[in-house]
Amino acid sequence: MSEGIISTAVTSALHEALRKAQTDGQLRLAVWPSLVFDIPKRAEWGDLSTTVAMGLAKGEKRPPREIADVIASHLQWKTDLFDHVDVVPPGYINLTIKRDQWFRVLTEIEQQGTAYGDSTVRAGQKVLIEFVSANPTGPLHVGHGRGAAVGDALAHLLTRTGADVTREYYVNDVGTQVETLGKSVLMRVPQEGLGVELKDAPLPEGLYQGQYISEIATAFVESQPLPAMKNGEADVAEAGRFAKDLLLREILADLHQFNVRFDAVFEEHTLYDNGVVPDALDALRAKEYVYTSEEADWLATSRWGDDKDRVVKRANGQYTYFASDIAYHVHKFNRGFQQLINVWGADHHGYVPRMKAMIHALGYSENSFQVSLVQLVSLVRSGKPVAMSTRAGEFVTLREVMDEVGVDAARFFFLMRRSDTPLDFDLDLAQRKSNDNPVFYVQYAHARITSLFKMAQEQGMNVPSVSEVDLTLLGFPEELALVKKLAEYPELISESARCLEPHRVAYYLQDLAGLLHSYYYKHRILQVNASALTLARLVLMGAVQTVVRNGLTVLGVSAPETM
RNA sequence: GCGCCUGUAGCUCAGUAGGAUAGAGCAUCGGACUUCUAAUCCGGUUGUCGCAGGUUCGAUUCCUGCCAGGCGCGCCA
Repeated sequence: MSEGIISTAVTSALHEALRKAQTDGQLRLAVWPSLVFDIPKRAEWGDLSTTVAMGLAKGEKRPPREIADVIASHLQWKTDLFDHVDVVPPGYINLTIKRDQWFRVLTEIEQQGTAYGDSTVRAGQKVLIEFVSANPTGPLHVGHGRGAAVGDALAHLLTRTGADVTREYYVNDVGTQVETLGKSVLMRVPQEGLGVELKDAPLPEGLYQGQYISEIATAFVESQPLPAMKNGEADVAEAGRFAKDLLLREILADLHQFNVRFDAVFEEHTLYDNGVVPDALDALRAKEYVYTSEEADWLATSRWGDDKDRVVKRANGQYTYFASDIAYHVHKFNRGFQQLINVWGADHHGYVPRMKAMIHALGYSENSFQVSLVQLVSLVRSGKPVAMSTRAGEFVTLREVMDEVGVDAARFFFLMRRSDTPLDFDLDLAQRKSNDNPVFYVQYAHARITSLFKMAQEQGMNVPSVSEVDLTLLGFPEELALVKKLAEYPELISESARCLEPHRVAYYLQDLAGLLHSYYYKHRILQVNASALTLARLVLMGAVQTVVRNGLTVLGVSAPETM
């Protein structure tokens, strides 16, 4: 786990203290405890707090208070790092860090810049993040948008922890959906003799109803000579392929506008073109994980906790969707990826057990495969829910939301909540230019600092480097609070990445922006007669700006210079 | 019926590899603009952490049961 400069120093001090206590025979430490710190809830409990003593009490067979005293006695003399060390019942060790130690963070940020917050936990690891993967049978809706924002943010997060990340979009272009798409398009072809002349009449049950189908139909006939369309079967396939390609292009264009770029688009049909599906199943059959029963082939997923075994090849000889998934994931591993992350709509959670079982069957460890489930998005306008009905083909598309509220607001709102809980997306709030709009509030912090720098420049001051200023001048509690918040950032990133929870970054940024606005209002930064103080404050502002920008970048939200 | 997720302030939600007196925003009420962006800030008010047991020195966090809501349970994709 990556840690900030302060936590690293404190951890090693604690480690040292424990070792000393052990060599002195004060603690036996049969099992070495994990050295974790919390940021205490109350200021009087210090900057960092640890409960190691309480955890050790059982093994040492001594009261936690005594153990804490022992540890504290070995920490006490590190006066360069600690201002003071307190032991509080029942056995907390509360550490107060020397003020000047905190300010080292500013040097750190200045040196690392856009890399501040990066770590090496996943260095050398090849990670594949598969997300969106919407079937190309219509435009993306807001739910897909949330998946796109989450997947992309996860990709950023893992990149920050050193991973070599590939973003991939999987296209289900085998099976009935593309066929249905083809049929739907043909029904809307505006030519007599081929389509129904009832242009706007509802299509038969099960076909795609949206207006976009008619548009595709028009494009389809224009794309090829009429006489070529003769026999039904071939036309359906042709129309389906045409529509799929067109819709996929539009989907990727929407995502492009949404600032999501995929490194690869993987089409299901290539698995069949290259025989990957039968190969994968044969390999599993060789391990006796695939068997035949009632004329169908099954994967024995129940061996690894699934409710029942799953059909991979139906009695009629057709492969199931699950068979494609098996082959696809074999293919992912064969391409050298060590960690596979799939971002799915939460309605697919029922597939997770069979997928995990499949990973086992393939011989990979369970934690090499993770699924991030993304819950539904409900749009709210003027306090009332916006009606959405997929059945009638009326749903709010990602494009509509993007056009209405902008890419930044959309992305931030999608990432504002834990992704596995439903999201109420307030369209009014997202457009508001005031402090109750979180994305605005955070971006404004960034723009405000830029504006400040501009003003400083007009007064003949450039933002100095840390080495040129006297940081001891930053004596206000608000200044220390900002620095402490900045120090949290590296751990925030590594923890968000470990838990696959980008929303933590959104919360952090709101906190940081709050501290900034509050400070800005309370203390004038550009002092007239105290240029040394002003310079020190400019350094602090520069650091805040760097971290705000880094955090927004993780979320895929821009950091504007002016607003 | 079985499985997964959720239940925290009036509303929207954080917080859980067990830790101290449970937090934020919104709403509401009351304040602050000769000012580097008031596009902002400051202050007041708000809780049986769904309910009931259990494990523990300590539970919002872990376990069990119940209640409520959402989703999922095909040789569909």
